[in-house]
Amino acid sequence: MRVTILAVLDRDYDNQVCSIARSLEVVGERWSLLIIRNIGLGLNRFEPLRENLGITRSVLTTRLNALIEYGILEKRQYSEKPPRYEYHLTEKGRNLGPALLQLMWWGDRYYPEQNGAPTIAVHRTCGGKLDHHMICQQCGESVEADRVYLKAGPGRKVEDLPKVPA
Amino acid sequence: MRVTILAVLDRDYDNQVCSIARSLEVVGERWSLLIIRNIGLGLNRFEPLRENLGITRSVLTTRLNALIEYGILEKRQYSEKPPRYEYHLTEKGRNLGPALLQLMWWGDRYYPEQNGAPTIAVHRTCGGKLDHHMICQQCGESVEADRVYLKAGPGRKVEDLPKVPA
DNA sequence: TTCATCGGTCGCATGATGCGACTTGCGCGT
DNA sequence: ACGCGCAAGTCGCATCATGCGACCGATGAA
Repeated sequence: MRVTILAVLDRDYDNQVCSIARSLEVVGERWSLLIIRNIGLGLNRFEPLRENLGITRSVLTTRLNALIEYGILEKRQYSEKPPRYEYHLTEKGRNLGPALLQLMWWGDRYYPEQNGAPTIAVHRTCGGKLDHHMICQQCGESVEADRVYLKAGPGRKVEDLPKVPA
Repeated sequence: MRVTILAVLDRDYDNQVCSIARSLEVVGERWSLLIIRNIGLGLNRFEPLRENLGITRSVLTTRLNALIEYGILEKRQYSEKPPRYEYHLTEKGRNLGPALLQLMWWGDRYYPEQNGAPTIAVHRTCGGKLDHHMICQQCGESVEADRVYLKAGPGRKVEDLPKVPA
């Protein structure tokens, strides 16, 4: 998996016979997973993303373009006259949800927040919360990756989330 | 969560109210997750790790020490006279298993290997394979994080794994 | 005695990131 | 018409992490 465009990465993950290596080649860059999570949470525009992450504009631009290149994000124009764009997760991007959730749960366990989990996982079809086994606490279903979405939990301030999840 | 020792990271993940950010602060460095995975697979010594990853010695040293500092790895001396060491996962490290698995499955899905999955997840107590919901295909149990271990699957060559998993 | 191995350290070059200024296109208030 | 401000970038420079490759110290084998 060598990506020629943008001349990014090219980590020697390449010679690794390992799906984790291949995944990290795509989303292992600093900021990538956080960008994906924030976009999943509804922070779909450039300036809010930049502000929330404290990332520089140039790096954010680079990361967004790379993620679009990889098919994880898509760019949508929401305004013609002043050309303005939004970024959204593709299905491939949404399917990173479970990986993000596991990382989150690990963080919650070893580096807990005082106010409770800042982000929670919700079953898209019935709205129930998911446990660590991806089982919906409401309908009991074992939830597929693309039926999960992330939502602000008790540990999060509302102003971080100007928009509802896509 | 600011780590003073080793003067590593200090990413501005700090001001993030987010468990994913806190997790990535600890394991988000380049190489970290791959090192953890390889050690979980039984590559416990310096030289095999270095060779398998194609990482430089200095960076490997830095990463290993950081991961020990974080309580994810522990260093064990297995030889006195020429002082030689092995690295092993702590419980905290083993609990990253589910996150690694989700990343792996995502990679398998979008960047598949021709020979099948190179690493598979096994239920430590009964030896059954796990599916994507962390449910053991053999005993049907919904498996806890620290009851999972990783194993070489069909897509992996044997010589990558000189030792059996801990 | 010399060689090889393991587990490192060190110095230099390169590439990614952070910092902050500048830009372009447009709407808005006066 | 003028200037202000915002969104979404671009650009240049400084710093820091990483890659590359040489070297080292302890030991055991030939």
